[in-house]
Amino acid sequence: MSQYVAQQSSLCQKCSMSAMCIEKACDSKVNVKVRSHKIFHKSDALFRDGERFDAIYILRSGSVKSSLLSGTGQEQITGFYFPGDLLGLDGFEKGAHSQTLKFLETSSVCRIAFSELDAAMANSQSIRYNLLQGMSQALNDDDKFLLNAHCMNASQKFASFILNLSNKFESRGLSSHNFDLSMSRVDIANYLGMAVETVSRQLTQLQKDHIIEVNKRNISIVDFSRLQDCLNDEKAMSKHFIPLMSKGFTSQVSASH
Amino acid sequence: MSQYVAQQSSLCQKCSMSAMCIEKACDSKVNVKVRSHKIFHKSDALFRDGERFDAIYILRSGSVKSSLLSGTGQEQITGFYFPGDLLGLDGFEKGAHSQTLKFLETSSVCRIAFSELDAAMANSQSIRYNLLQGMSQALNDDDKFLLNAHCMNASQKFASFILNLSNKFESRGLSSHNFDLSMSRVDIANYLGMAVETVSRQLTQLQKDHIIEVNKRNISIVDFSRLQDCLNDEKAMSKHFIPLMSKGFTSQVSASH
DNA sequence: CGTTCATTTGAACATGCTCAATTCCTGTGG
DNA sequence: CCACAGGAATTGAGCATGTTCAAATGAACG
Repeated sequence: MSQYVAQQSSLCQKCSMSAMCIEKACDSKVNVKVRSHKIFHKSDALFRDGERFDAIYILRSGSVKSSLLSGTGQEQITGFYFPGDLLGLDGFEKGAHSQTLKFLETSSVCRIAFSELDAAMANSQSIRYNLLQGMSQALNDDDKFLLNAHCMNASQKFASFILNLSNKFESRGLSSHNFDLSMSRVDIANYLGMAVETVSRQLTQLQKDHIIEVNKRNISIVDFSRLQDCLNDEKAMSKHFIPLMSKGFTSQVSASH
Repeated sequence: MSQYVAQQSSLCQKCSMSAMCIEKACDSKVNVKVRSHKIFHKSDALFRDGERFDAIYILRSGSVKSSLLSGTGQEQITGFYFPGDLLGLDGFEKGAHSQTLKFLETSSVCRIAFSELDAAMANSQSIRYNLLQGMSQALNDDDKFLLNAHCMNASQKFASFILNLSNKFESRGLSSHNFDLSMSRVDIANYLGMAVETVSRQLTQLQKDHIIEVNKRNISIVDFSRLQDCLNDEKAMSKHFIPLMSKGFTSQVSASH
C-alpha cells in the first residue's frame, strides 16, 4: 500500500475514473482522496490468480496481458490492455482474483482501493456509470472476441487483431498505421488460439502482399483497405452460418438474387 | 412497460437481486418498488441488438441464448442463461444493447428499470456488491470459455459443455445427472464453434462409450468420472503450451524427470 | 563471441469441416 | 388417423486448414 505514491498528472485527464479524482471532487459530492500511482516493469505481476482482491486499477501507461490457468497448467491469455483500461474487474466475483496480470513493458497504474470505490459509488452517479460502462465494455469485448475466435480462420483472426490494435492506438492519440507490438509472437499465438508458426506465417504473408511491413516488433500498415478485406475472406463465410430470417423472408432474399 | 405485471413469488428467494425486493426493502435503506414480471415464449426476443437499454433483467424460469451478429450477418451465440442469471448487462456500455436475447422455451423474467437500479445502488451496498459480483462473474465465465475454446479439441469442449450444464442445474436444485437440453444441436455447435455434425458425433461417441445416454434432447450422465476424464484427453495437452516457470526453475522440472 | 531465446521456414500429418444422402420427428391438413 | 412436408439430427467419405515436428536463422545479452 505504502509503495503507492500519491500524485496527479496530465495522464489522468484520459482516465475513465477521473470523476473520482481531486479536481472533479470539488464540484460534486464525491469525497475521495487522490489515487496512488506505481511503476512496474516488464514481466512484473500486478496481481496473480488467487490473490485477495482489494482494489481495481487503471492502466496509465504501458501495456499488460491477463491470463488464466487451465487445469493442466496451461496459460491462456485472455486480453491485452492499454492506457485508460480498467484492470482487476475479475476480482468482484469471489473477492479474489481469478486472473494473473503481467506487464509487457515498463508501465504505471493507478490504484483505487475497493473501499474507496464503494464509497464513491454510493455518492456519485457518474462513478456508477463509469464503472458499469467499463465492465459492460469488457464483457462486450470478450463476446466480440469469441465471435472472431469461432467464425474466423487464421488470416481473418490475425487481420482483426492488427486492426483492433490500430484502433486502440488511434483512440489513444497514437499512430494507427505504425506501432510496436509489446507482446511476443508466442503471446499473440496463445491469445488468438493458434500456433506460433501460424502467426509467423501470417506476418510473412501480409508482408509479401505489401499490406503491412514488419520489422521485428514494429508494424506498419501500408494498405488499410486490403487489410480490412482480409476480414471478409471468402473461405470462412459459410462456417456455422445461420440465416438471419429463418421464416417468411425467403422471397426477399431470393428476389435480390 | 405496462405489460410487466408486478408480483412477488417464491422464485425471488434465489434471485441475485433479491435485496432490491420488497421484503428486504423494509430492513434496509433500500426504497425500491416491487419488480415486474413477464412471461415469454420460445423464439421470443427479450431485446435485440441496437435497442435502447433501459433495464436489466433476471431470468426467473426457462432459458435464453444471447447472440451477436458478425459483419457478414452470421449469428454467434455467446451464452446460454438459466434461472437466477442477470440479463442485459451488455447495455451499460453504449446505452443500447449490443446483443440479442432469445428465449429457448417458455420463460419468465423480472425487469429492473435502470433508473431504479441506479437509485438502489446509491442507497444499498449489497445491491452494489451483487451487481458488480454478477458482472464480474459474467466476465470470468466468458474468459474461462475462451480458455476452453482455444485449448480444447472437440471432445473436450463438448464434455466441458455437458459438465457445465450439469453444474448449473445442480446449483439450481435440479438433477445434475439427468436434464433436458433446451437448445438445438445447431445452437450448441454454434456456441462451441464447431460443425453440427461434430456435435452429433460427440453425442454418438459418448453414448457408445456408455458415458452418457441420449434421448432426443434428454441427457443422462451415466459415468461422471469418465466424462471428467474427457477434459484431460491427452491429445490437446501440448497445444500452445507455455511452461509456467520460464526461468530459474528448470532444475526442478528436469529433476523430476 | 558463445549461449540462449525468439522467430522463421519447410514438409508431413491429423482434426474437424464440407458436402451429400438418409433417417428420424413434429406438426398439419386431408 | 394417416399421409406428407419441413425441419432436426445422424452418418459416411473426401478434403483443407492449421498443427506438429524438425531444423535453420536471427537477435540479444552477458
